[in-house]
Amino acid sequence: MEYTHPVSEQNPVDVDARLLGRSYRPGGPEVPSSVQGRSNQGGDNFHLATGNIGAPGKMVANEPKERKHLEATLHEKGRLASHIVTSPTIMEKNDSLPNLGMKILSHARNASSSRRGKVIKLTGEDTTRARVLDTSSITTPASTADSKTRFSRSSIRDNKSASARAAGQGKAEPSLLKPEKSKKKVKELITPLEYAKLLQAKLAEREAQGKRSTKPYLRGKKIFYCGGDMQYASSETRGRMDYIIRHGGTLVPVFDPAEVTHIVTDAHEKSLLRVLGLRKLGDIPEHIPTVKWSWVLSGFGRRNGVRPRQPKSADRSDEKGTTVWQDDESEDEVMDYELMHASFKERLDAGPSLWRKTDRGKHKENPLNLDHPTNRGNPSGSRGLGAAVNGDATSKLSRISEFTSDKLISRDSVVYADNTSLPSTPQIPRSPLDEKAKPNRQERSLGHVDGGEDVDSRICSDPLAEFYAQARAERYAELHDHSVDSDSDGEDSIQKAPPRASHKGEQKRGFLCDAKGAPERIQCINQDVIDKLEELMEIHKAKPSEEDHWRVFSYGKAIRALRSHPTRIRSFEEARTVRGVGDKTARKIMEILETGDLRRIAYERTDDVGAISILQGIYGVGRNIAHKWYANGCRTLDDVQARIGGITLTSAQETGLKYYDDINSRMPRNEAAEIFTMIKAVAALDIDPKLFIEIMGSYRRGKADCGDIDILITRPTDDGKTHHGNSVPACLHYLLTSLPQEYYDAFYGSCVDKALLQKIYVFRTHSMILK
DNA sequence: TGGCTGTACTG
DNA sequence: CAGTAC
DNA sequence: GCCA
Repeated sequence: MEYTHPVSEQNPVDVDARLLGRSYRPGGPEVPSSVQGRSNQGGDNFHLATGNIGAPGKMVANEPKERKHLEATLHEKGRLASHIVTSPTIMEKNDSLPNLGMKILSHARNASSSRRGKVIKLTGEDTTRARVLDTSSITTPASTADSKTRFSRSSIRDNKSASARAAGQGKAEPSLLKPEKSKKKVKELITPLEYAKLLQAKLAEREAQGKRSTKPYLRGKKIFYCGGDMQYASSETRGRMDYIIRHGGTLVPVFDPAEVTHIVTDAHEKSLLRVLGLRKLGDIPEHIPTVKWSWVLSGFGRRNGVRPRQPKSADRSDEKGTTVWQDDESEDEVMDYELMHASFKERLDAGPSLWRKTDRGKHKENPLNLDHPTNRGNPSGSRGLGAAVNGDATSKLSRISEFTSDKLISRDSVVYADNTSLPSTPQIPRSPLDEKAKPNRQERSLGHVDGGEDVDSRICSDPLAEFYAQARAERYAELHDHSVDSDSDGEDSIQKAPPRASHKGEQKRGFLCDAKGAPERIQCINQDVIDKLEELMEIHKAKPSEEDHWRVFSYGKAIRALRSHPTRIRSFEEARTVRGVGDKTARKIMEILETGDLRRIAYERTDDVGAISILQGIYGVGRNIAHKWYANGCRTLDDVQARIGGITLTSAQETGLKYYDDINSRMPRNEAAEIFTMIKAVAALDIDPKLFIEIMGSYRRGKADCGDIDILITRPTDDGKTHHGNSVPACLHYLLTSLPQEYYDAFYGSCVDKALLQKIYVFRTHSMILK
C-alpha cells in the first residue's frame, strides 16, 4: 500500500484520532471509521508499518550549513527549557507505537517575534538583540513577592492584638451585676446558664428603667457563649457575658439554632460540641458562625459606621501609621467579619451570608450589573509569577490566524488577511511576522518535510495554517458538546463563544487569538467571579494541608464549569446549578457579585503565601518542598540560589531556578511557530526528511500564546523502515542535541532521562482526552 | 464518608 | 517511597 | 470543597 501523506491537502488527517492509537496498526491499512468520519474525505491512508528507519549514519551525518544558522538563531532567540513529556495513556503501552512527543517550554519576554525568516535562511542579522538567556537566569520577582507577602496575616494580627487590648479594658469595666458581687463565695457555683439568665434578667430590668448601654454595638447579636467548661462559669466567662450584655448583645442561655446568631467560644471543638449537644461541627447550622471572643471585642471602641477592611496591599496605612479603614455601607457593621475570628477553620464560612442580608434591599440593583470591574490582566496562570505575557506581542498576533469563519475545512478556504477584513484571498500574507519581508516557508501539506530547498514556494505566515480550520472545527464541535475539558495549561480561559460572535463590525473570527483584539469580549460573562475564585484558589495552592489540596481541586473544577456557564449568574440558586459549585462556593459567588470582593481571600492570604508561591514556581518544587524550604528560611529565589538553610536542589530544580522566568511565562504564538519551524527543519535536514513532525497543543488549538510547544513526531513506514530499535530514539536524541546548548541544558539535561529514549512514547494533547 | 485522572521520573 | 509534573 |  502506498503511503499517503497524512496531511495531504485533500486529506487533513485527524491527528487526534491518530494519537488515540486506534488508527494505526502496524501493517494495517484499514482506518477505523472514527477516523474516517472525522477526516474530511474519509480515506485516510496513513498507516504505519514496522520496519527499520534509515541508517543511523544518515541521521547524524550531514551538517548542512543552514544548520548553523538554525543553531545560531535558536541560540540567539534564547528559547529554552523543557523536557520530554511522555504521555502513555492513550494506548496500551506499545513499543511499536510510532509517536514521539516532546514539549518545549519557552519564554516570551524577549520575543522579538517580528523577525522571521525562511526556515532555513535565518541570517545573523540582528545579533545585537538581547540575549535573554544570559540575563534571565535568576530574577527575583521582587515586586511580585513583595506584594504577595506583604498583604498578610499581620493585618489580621493587628486586629487581634487590638482586640486583646480591648478585652482587657472590657474586663476592667465594672460588672453589670456589681450589686450581687456580694455573693462572692457562691460565685464559683453558678453555672454559665444561670449566670446568663441572671444577666438577661438584669438587662431587662435596666432597660425598663430606661438605661441604655453606651455602645450597643452588639445589638441584635444573639450570642451563645461557651467558655472552657460549662460546669461553672469562671470569672472570665462571667466577665465576658457581662460584656456582651453591656454592649447590647443578647445572651442566649440555651442553644437554640433558631434564635442564636453567633456562637462565641474559644473552647475546643469537643467542649463546644458537648455543650451544644451536637456530634460534629457540621451539625451546627451554616448560618451560625462560630467565632472567638476576639470577634466580640472587635467592635469595641470602633467608630460607628466604619467597618474594618483588610487594607489593600501597599497603601494600607497612612503616614501616621494608623490603619486606613475604608468606609462601608451599613451603620451596624462595626465589627470584624466573622470569618476573621472563626473558632474553627472548618466553619470559616459559616455565618449570615452577606447576600442574604442584603436581600433586604440594602444593596443597589448591583447584582445584575455586568460591569463589575473586571480585574483582567494577569490570567494568574497556575504559576502566575512569571513575567506577564506582553500583550502587545499577542495583539500583533491577532491577525496571523485569521481565516474565514465559514464551515470548516477545505483548506482552500483558509485565508490570510491583514487587519482589514478579508475576503478569501489566499494571497495576502500580511502577517506582522512578515513585516521584515521574509515570507516563511510554508508547505501546504504539513507533513512534508522534504529536505529540499523548496523554500518560498508557499507564502504563509503560519506553519500551521492548515490546521486552523480543523482546530476551529474542533472548537466548534466543543461548543456543541458540553463535555468541556480544561486545558492543562490553565490557559483555557477563553470563552467558548459561538463562532458567529461578531464584534464591532470586525470580521467574525474563530479563535480566541483572533478575538484578542477585542479583549473585553473574550472574557467570560462571569469573569469577575472567576477571577476572585481563582485568586483564592491560588492562595490555597500555597497551603500545605491535604484539605487545601482538595479545595484547590474543587475550585478548579468549579471555575472551569463557570467559564462555560453561558449566562451571568444572578442568584445563589443559579450558582448552585453549576456543576462543581456547592453551597460554599455558591455563597462565595454571591458575595463577589454583591460586594465585588471575597473576604476569604484576605483571610487566607497569610504571610507565607507569597513566598511559598514563588518557591513553588520553581519547576520541580511543589507544595512540600516549598514549605520545607520556607521553614529553612527561604523566601525568595535569591534565597534559594544562596541555598539558605542548607537546602539542596535536584538537578531539575536547579534548572527550574535558572530559568524561572522562562518557564513561568508564555510566549506569543508566533514565537512558538518560529521555534517549531526551526526544529522541524532540523528534523528534516539533519535527521530524516520523512519524519512527520507537527506542532500540537495550545498552538494547534489556536491559542494566542503558548506556555510550551508540543510536538508530535512520527514517521511513515511505507518504505519499510520502522520506529523500532535505536533509530527513532536516536532521532530524538539527535534532535535534542542539535539544539543549542542552552536548550539542551534545560530541555534535555535536566528533565530527560536516557531511559526515555529507549522507548517510543506517545504524546497526547489535552484536546484529545475526551473524545 | 470516601473519592477526587493517571502515569512516570527523580532521588 | 515521597514528591513532582503533565 | 464537591459529589455520589
